[in-house]
Amino acid sequence: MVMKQRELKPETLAKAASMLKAIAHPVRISIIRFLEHGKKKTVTEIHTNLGIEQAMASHHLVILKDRGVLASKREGKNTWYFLKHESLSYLLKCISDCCEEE
Amino acid sequence: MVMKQRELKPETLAKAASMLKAIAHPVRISIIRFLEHGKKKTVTEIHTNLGIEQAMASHHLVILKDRGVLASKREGKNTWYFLKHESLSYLLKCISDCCEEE
DNA sequence: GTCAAATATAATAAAATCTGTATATAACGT
DNA sequence: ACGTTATATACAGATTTTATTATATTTGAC
Repeated sequence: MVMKQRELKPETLAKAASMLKAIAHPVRISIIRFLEHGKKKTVTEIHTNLGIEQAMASHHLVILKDRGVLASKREGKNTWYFLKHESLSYLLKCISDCCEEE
Repeated sequence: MVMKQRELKPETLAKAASMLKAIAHPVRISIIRFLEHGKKKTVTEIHTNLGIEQAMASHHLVILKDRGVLASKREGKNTWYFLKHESLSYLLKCISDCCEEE
């Protein structure tokens, strides 16, 4: 018995594309890697560590949050950002493996 | 002993981003899913099955091939396209899981 | 060579993204 | 209220994507 692949609904497809598009940027990949393994970081920690402007960091973080990649929690003056799905680590590993093998 | 995360070289980062960007499109995700499990399909099969114009299909296929997602092989009048890395199936599964759980 | 089928390319305009700079808002301590 | 720190937003020009349509190329059959 052959299993027919389950079709993705157009909305799921669009959501997946939009999420992938959010991830598909060098700086944002770096941000995600910086947050792997459940780490929570502030905007300042992120922009300092990755060597990008504060406004840039904030901007990219908003994109990642809007598309459902990150979540955040405000605490006083700080906003802590973290991965919403730890499985994204796996996704990045998969892509970098694909890249390296050529 | 804590393992420090290996940094990605800027070029690898750029390559990964560009590959992800290629994947991050509803039609192109559909194409990749259509080619999962080692299937090889012609442009006609792809554009017919997915219900898109021939030129569109060809266009998207070129993008996916240029960025290293697909490979192709010409045989007579037909060009057969197929996944270059079967592990991309896993990547798509990961993303759609992330999408559905909200 | 001519025709038809299969695929690829070109040209265009509209839409979305990116980067950098400037500015605004929020929260805290005094 | 004022100053400072942390974060978020707005704006604008440059670049990149996207969808559409039309056209070109390649290959095989005759």
